[in-house]
Amino acid sequence: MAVLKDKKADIIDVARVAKVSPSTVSRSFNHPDLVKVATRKKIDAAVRKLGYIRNRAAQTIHGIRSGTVGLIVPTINHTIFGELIQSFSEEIEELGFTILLASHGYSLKREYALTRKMLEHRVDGIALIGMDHSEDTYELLTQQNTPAILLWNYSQDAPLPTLGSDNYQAGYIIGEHIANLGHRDIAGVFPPLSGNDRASQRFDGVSDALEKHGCSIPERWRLETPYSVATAKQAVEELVASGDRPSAIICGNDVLAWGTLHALVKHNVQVPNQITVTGIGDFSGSKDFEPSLTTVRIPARAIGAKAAETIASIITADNPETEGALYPPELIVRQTSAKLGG
Amino acid sequence: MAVLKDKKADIIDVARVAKVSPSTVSRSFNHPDLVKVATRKKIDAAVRKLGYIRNRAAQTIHGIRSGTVGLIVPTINHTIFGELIQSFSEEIEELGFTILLASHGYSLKREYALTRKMLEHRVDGIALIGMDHSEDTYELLTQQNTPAILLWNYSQDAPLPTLGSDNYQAGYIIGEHIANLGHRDIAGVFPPLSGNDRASQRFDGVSDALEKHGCSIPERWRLETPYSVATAKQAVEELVASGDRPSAIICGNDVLAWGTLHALVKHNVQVPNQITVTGIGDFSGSKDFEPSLTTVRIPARAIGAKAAETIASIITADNPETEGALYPPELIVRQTSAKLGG
DNA sequence: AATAGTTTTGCAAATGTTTTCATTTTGCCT
DNA sequence: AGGCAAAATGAAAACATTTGCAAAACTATT
Repeated sequence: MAVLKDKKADIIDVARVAKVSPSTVSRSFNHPDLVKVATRKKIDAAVRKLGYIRNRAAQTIHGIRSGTVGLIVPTINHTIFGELIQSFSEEIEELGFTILLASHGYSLKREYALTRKMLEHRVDGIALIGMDHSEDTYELLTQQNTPAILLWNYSQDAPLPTLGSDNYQAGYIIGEHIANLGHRDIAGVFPPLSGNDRASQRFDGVSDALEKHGCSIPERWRLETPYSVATAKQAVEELVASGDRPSAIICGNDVLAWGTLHALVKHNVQVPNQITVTGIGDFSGSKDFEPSLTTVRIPARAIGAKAAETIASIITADNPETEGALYPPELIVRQTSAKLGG
Repeated sequence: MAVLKDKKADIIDVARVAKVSPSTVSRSFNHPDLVKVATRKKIDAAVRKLGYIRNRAAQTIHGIRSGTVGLIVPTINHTIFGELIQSFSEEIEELGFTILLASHGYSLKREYALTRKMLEHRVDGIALIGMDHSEDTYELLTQQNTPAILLWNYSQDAPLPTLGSDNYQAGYIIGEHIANLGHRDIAGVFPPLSGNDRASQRFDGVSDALEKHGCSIPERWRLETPYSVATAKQAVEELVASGDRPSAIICGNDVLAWGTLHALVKHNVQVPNQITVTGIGDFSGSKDFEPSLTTVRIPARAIGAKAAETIASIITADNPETEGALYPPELIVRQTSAKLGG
């Protein structure tokens, strides 16, 4: 019915129909208390009649906030960031913003390009994952002085506020746990370490903890696999088939641990009796795996929610919450780990 | 260094520094072939010097496309839509757009509000999940005649182009498979059906297929659980503990199937010897589950990529690809299903 | 009924671009 | 060197809003 003219209604059309000036219409939206209620009624009627929808682009060029926050992640898929994105999204939505989302597939160069693109869209703030970013990206952010935060990884001396866990410590904790259980023949299943500070810090943590106990992950037992159940499973199957078996397998995250567990089930290796397995992350599902997975909890939901709060605060508050936040990793001992020979 | 003035550089500043008119600067961006290469060099230098970043908001009010596409999903989390979002994002990015993402948590009312919000941002197009949307939402979309598509579910006679699978058929296929294997005592584990057309269509498909073979899922074996491994596991544990056991459990999606499998492992129920289990979706990980999961493949990645292509085409092409696309579900028989008594 | 104060409204300028049209500059040919 | 077409540039209007300021319309007070 209202498809007569292709052009969308603007504030001037509304003004005409409501028989007031455009300024009044604008005010009725932005400072409703400044306009008489009768007038407001007329305006609302006109808005409904015309199907008028406010144009944030036009507002934005007045220096008014765009109401968008950029979220740039390495990958959306695969539970790692799923929970984080979800909770960040829910909370930021609550606070009146909308997410502009993009993924760069672990390419810092693409991350830079995406950041630029977001700035073109005049996002009010930007959240990035991890602390490893190209110099250009940092420069861009500071030069445009766009509110920005770094997620997933906490560090006191990062150039931007960081909200997240301590991945080194997460690794350390699990390494210690394994060593304390008496294991000395230890394999590692990790994603590619380069360009992924989370993973490499975890690995370093594990290594250091093991070293303290006088052992390490030998080269032949360092399995590097992409982030997927399938690849981890295959890698571990090969390991098991080789006959040269460790007594424990430390995985860089829970998904890799799931793959590892499936491989062991398939080859009738008892967990934890014959081999102990651990993950990192405590993804949804790990608790209910059978046997349930020993892992280190990284509270993704809490981080996401707090992150949203923080960036919103930096954007809107006079006295912004510019401090990061540390969510300490927590060892969750479940069924997949046991004393050596236990 | 360049943090002297807080105000961001605009095209006029660039023009001043480059000693040309603003029009030329604009042209240099949008129609570079129309400006002399020497001039362009000057402009580029000025841009770099000032750290100028184009302002899409200002472009957008000229009727120029915003370069954003709205994607509104029920939930981001939990693999279901993860793969879809990922592939949609990758492809739409490739095509020069950025995603505005929001999730409504299965509330059609929130979906409407989010749609409105996206329109305020003047997205060039919108993608929604499923075909069940509030009348208001449909009206809004047509009235603003915003390019829009419906994902995940295919139907010829939907009010908008649909890209997706046939969820009814997916259910039917799996129902038939189970019936053909001779099972008659069948339980179902499904997410809440209301407000979720994908799930209810699957359930209907299953029911119809079973009915054709003269059986059905009795009321007491209809387990309704939220979308999570934990809840599915618990529901199935209770079922198993009751002693009144079916010979097959049909799950509404793979995640619920994973939960089901864990429950059965825990209680030493042999799969598929004692109980057959099936999922729907073929999520990443199902193939490598041990035992590997019989399921129905819904090609999420393909749907996401094609969806991006389609919406981009509707937005930009003179002769847009306004047809939907059906990705037929495909039965994937793996290890968790077997002949009754086999 | 006049005044002062307050509330409500409108005018016009401003925001950062793009684009049409007109003008200037350049290059080429004789 | 002069003329002409083509190429490059600039001026100004347009886009959809917001907002400071001033005018107009009420209210309350005497």
